[in-house]
Amino acid sequence: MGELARATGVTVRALHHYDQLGLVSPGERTASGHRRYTAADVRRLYRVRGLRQLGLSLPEIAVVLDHGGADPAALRQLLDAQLRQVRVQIERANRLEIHLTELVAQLDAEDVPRPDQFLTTLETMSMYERYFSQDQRDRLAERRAALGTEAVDAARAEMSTLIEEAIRHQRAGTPVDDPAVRDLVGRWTGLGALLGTDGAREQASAGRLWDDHREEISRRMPWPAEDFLAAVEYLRAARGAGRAV
Amino acid sequence: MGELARATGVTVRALHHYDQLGLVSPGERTASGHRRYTAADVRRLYRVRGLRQLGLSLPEIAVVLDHGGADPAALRQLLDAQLRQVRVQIERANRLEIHLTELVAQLDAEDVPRPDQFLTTLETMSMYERYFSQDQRDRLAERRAALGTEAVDAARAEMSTLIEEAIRHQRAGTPVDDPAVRDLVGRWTGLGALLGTDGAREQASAGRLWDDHREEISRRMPWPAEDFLAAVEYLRAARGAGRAV
DNA sequence: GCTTGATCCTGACGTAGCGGCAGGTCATAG
DNA sequence: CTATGACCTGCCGCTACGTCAGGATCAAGC
Repeated sequence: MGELARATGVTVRALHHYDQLGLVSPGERTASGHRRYTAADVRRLYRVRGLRQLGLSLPEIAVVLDHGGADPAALRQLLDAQLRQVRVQIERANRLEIHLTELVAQLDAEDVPRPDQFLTTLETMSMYERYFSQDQRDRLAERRAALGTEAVDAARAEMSTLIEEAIRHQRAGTPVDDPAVRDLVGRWTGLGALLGTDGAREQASAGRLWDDHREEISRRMPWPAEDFLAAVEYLRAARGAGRAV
Repeated sequence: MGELARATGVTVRALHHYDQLGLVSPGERTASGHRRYTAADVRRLYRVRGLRQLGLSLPEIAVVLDHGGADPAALRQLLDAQLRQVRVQIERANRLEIHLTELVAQLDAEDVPRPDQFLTTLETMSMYERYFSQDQRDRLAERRAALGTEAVDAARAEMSTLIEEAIRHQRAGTPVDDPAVRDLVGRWTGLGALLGTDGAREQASAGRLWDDHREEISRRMPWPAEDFLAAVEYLRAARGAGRAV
């Protein structure tokens, strides 16, 4: 038994497991109950090993070995499904790799490592991922990549000044249909168009995100939370007023 | 609570689980025992979500959240380890994808689909993978790819005629130091050199494989098993004799 | 105040593929 | 006859929850 285990690279415990499932059972037993594997059993065991390396589950393997010989189409279908699954897995793993690489780079780029800020970034990203689909996130990332780091940083800076102006106007009580505010809204939507958040679906997602989490988001901004919140509401109202006209 | 669950995309059951592990526990409870999550708890929950998406385990996340804030180096190390693990996973998945693709192609290429032969191929491959390391297999696959399909098929054909000649000589009792047999051995080692199996480690691996499984291998060949076995032993003896001289 | 439907609670079992251990039996060499 | 492997049959453990079961609580309408 240990002999078979060594020859096949399967542990004795796994052999017991396969026996229990009826996947590979010894053809006979000695009087004392010890398992005796026949040559056919050994072949079957090798097949199990081969199919396991394809990532199939033990029940799937059982089906292939017991009925697969008669049904090539089913076998092909199973392999196809497995292949699709592996490709999905590869895609996910690649995305994760990119994500991790970026995070490590960000961590290294910080002059004074602030793990807390890192965690806050993660927090925000995980919120953001709840509201934008994989597709949308892919497109947005592509867009940013196409623009390049400089352009994205510039857009970010523009967004900052824009927010600050909005805060001032909101505090001053400038009416939302004032030309200056109209101009602000124009620059705001322009930034959205640049970054690719101007689609109907992206707007809807961002709207839901804001509706559900306006306080949390505002609290994480480099401005006083209530100022930021009020400014964004002000801009949205102004955009709404602009549309209504 | 269901509210929190909906807002964060975490199930109620997961919240219970996190509470049980002490990963995210509600700051307080109502008199009746219902969980009340504070704003700090919610932030912590978002961080857990973010770290989970990096593929970290719950115990790892607990460490990061409880002590990671004070130790940026440990955090970096953890992310590095995770990144390495993901890369290994990507490599494995890619190899599996190639393997599956080849198998599906092979299945499709058969004029008469013979699932049984397919399983036998798998069997053989799983045996072969036990004796050649990942490194060796990669190098051999690279070598075959560099040679191209035609050259590999030609080598295979040459190997077939070589085996048949060896069978004839062995049956005829030609001595192993006969010039004709010397020539056979020369062509044999030449094929090995072509396919990249001429390294010391590859020879050793192949030797162990043959020693452990000569009967099984022989039985799978398109010649009578005992003829094939005898022919290979004959060639090995001839090679040994040639070396001794 | 009472009912009702939604929400919440605490256990407890199930998952995939074995790993590992405990306590006992069998086989073989000395 | 015994010492030492190799083998046997249970049974618990692992991840990160899903999925009941059975009961308590809550908010709202009557």
